[in-house]
Amino acid sequence: MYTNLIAAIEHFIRLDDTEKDLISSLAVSKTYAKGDYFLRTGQVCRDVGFIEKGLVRYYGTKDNGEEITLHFGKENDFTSNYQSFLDHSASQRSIQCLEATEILVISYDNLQRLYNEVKEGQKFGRLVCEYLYLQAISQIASMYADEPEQRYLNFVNEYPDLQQRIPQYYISSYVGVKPPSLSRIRKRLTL
Amino acid sequence: MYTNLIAAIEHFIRLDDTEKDLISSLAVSKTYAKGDYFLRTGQVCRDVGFIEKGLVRYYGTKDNGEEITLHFGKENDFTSNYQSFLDHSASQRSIQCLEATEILVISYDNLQRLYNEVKEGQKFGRLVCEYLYLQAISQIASMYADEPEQRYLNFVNEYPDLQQRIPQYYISSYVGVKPPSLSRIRKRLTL
DNA sequence: CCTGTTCGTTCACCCAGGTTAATAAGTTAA
DNA sequence: TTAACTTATTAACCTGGGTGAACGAACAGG
Repeated sequence: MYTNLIAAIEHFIRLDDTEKDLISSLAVSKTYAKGDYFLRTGQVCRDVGFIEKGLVRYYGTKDNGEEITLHFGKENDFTSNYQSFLDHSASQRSIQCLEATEILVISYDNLQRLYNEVKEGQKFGRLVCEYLYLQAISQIASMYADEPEQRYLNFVNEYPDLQQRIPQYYISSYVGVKPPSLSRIRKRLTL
Repeated sequence: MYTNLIAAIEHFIRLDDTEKDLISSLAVSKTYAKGDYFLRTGQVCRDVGFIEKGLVRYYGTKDNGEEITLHFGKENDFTSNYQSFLDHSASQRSIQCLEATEILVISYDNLQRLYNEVKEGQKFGRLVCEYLYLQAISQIASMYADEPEQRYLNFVNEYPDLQQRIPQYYISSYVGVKPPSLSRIRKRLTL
């Protein structure tokens, strides 16, 4: 029984015991080493992952080869490329493990079973989408309104422990600046 | 019969004639003068609008009073503050008409009727949310990856006619720069 | 213990956008 | 027509991030 996964879903909808058993049967636990990929650019994203332990980064690559970290996923987060997952298109994003990571993998077909066989399954799908959308909207507002310094503070606030766990240049990419600039920002903040 | 609205919904789901009649009965046409507000900061967004004619801008206001245009809505676009609409929270965004505008207004309760009384109504709700989400994701990627110059070109490409219809400073705000900077960008591009 | 690698910081220089203000063109109102 | 207002452009100066390179600390492997 994957209790953390169940709890995460119950954050959106109610589940009875039968449904909890069903959901546990739909997920498969997989282990990834540091540096392994949950999803690579060009692949079709055929699963949604629930991170039991560890850390991933979700990133895209610019034409010039520069990698842009758009998101981090940590314990009890879901991770996937929703676009590729929905329409079976080739993913333009990669999801890489930054630590030894354990992920509960739910295939597209099994997620459809969850949607259809759990009473509030369809509602779960809608609520997750709404949640992702509102999160995206908030990220857009931050890109428009916040200076890099504020965006760094937002990051520290949103991911308090990640600062210790990942290289600085992933943070600078997420904040939207280059490493030397993040250094300057951090220096300004400590003075 | 609001045929443009029907056509827009049929972009997502199939409708039979009874459902088309129902939907037309759920919408109310309202007329707005240039400068009028469809939604003001602080209000709860209780409607979703379908723009039959005219143009709106969707914007937020920074702490320092600066307005940031996050989106434009034109003919055959839906407009709303989804967050405020969903959870009945006070809107942090405003939606203002930039021209004389006709909007088909659908109330929250009537949208629930559409969801529940149209066969694929729930699916429509989910598909619209997915559409909005993917659109938001693409805007985020552009903020990270594109220089202002490219973002201006994206704007021109996305809204070919709007350049003539709205003041430059709304465009510069949408692009994420100040008016003098957009002037410089435009000058660079014509040379 | 040494060596190579990785990673964060720092320096010097450059450049694009911000800021402020002046100007000019276009628009509206009287 | 004139006056007042709005809007886009331009200029001068400032600032913060980008770039390329050097340095040093931490760490891993031999």
